[in-house]
Amino acid sequence: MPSKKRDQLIATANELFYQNGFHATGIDTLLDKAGIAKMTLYNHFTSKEDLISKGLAVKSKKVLAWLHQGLEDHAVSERDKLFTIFDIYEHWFKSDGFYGCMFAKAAAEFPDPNHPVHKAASKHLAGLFEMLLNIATNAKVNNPTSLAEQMVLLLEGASSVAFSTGATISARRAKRTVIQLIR
Amino acid sequence: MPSKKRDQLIATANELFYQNGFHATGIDTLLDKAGIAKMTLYNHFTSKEDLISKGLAVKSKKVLAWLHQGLEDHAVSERDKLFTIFDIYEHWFKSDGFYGCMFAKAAAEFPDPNHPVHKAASKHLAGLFEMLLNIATNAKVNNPTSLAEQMVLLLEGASSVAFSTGATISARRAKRTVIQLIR
DNA sequence: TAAAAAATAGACTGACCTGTCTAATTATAT
DNA sequence: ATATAATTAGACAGGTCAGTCTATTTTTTA
Repeated sequence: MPSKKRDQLIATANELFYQNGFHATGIDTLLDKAGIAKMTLYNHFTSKEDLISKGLAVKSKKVLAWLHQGLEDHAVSERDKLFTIFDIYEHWFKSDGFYGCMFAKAAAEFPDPNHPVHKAASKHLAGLFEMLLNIATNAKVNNPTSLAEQMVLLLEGASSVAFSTGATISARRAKRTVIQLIR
Repeated sequence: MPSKKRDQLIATANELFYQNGFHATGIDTLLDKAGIAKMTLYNHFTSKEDLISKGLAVKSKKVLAWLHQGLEDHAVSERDKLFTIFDIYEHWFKSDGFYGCMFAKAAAEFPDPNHPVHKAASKHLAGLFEMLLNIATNAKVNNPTSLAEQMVLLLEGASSVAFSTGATISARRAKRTVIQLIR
């Protein structure tokens, strides 16, 4: 069921959960910010965790689309996309809205691998890998699968380190790594 | 003030916070498991967050010492330490007690960079980098600083991906990356 | 053995949590 | 305009949260 209120709830939820954490953010805080009644939430979602799961699915699509568009806009070739993605990350790291990788945080707060939230987080990484594999294949590098796997590690590592330490330069270090790998 | 009860509290706290999360783990649960009275906790620590901070400092020392010992035991040369550390990580990933990097999780749940818990997490990454820089320097690689930086990204990335997706093979992918970098 | 320190159980506070219920109101259809 | 659906405010329940207080008991020290 598509719905305007539903979309607003997911948008506000994603924002607050991302910035302040899932357990640390209460339903009432979220509803206040969204200006929506509690029963409306429970008419659209079965529980807080349901809202989180559905929100992560939406966020994953948005993130991958945002990356795809950024690469289309700024990379000068298929091969250049392999490097440009780290520039996009660096720009993200330096922005106000950067609070690390939301999916890594979700998996951390819901450690049970069978939990829907944990699964949603895991699914995003699979989507990210797919995207990178596509790019690496089109770029005709030696071993596209291997490079895509390595880039997932570097992107996630850079996000984690940048958020924990504030070292936004992590993105450039990751980029340099990929350059060395391809050379 | 060193104290047996204090050590037990930190040990139990680290275990539960690591496995189940910081906000998700209540003080009472922790005290039940440790078999220690609540007032004893508040005689040794000013608050739950204080317990978390002090616990992370202890954990950081333990982790770095554990890595150091593992490398002494299994690496055949200084240079081999650069690879063996990923074998240690892989073994860790496959163990029952693996729930990702505790420090990344702490930074995630306490996003304010000025919060003592976030700082404690950040400090650990600095310690990890120091250790890697030392090894890279002794191994006489081309650019020790650069390699140590890259290894931090790879180790954190591998931890995050392994925990989120269950792909313990991430450790080997990270190892392969370092091999390619040094070659 | 006596004095001092540490740890105990457990009640208690006030706040916050998720989720439910009701009854009135608003918006959307036909 | 009328019927249907969606949304609303707000009270409410039952639980959990971190942290405090007291009075008692245990442990350590001298």
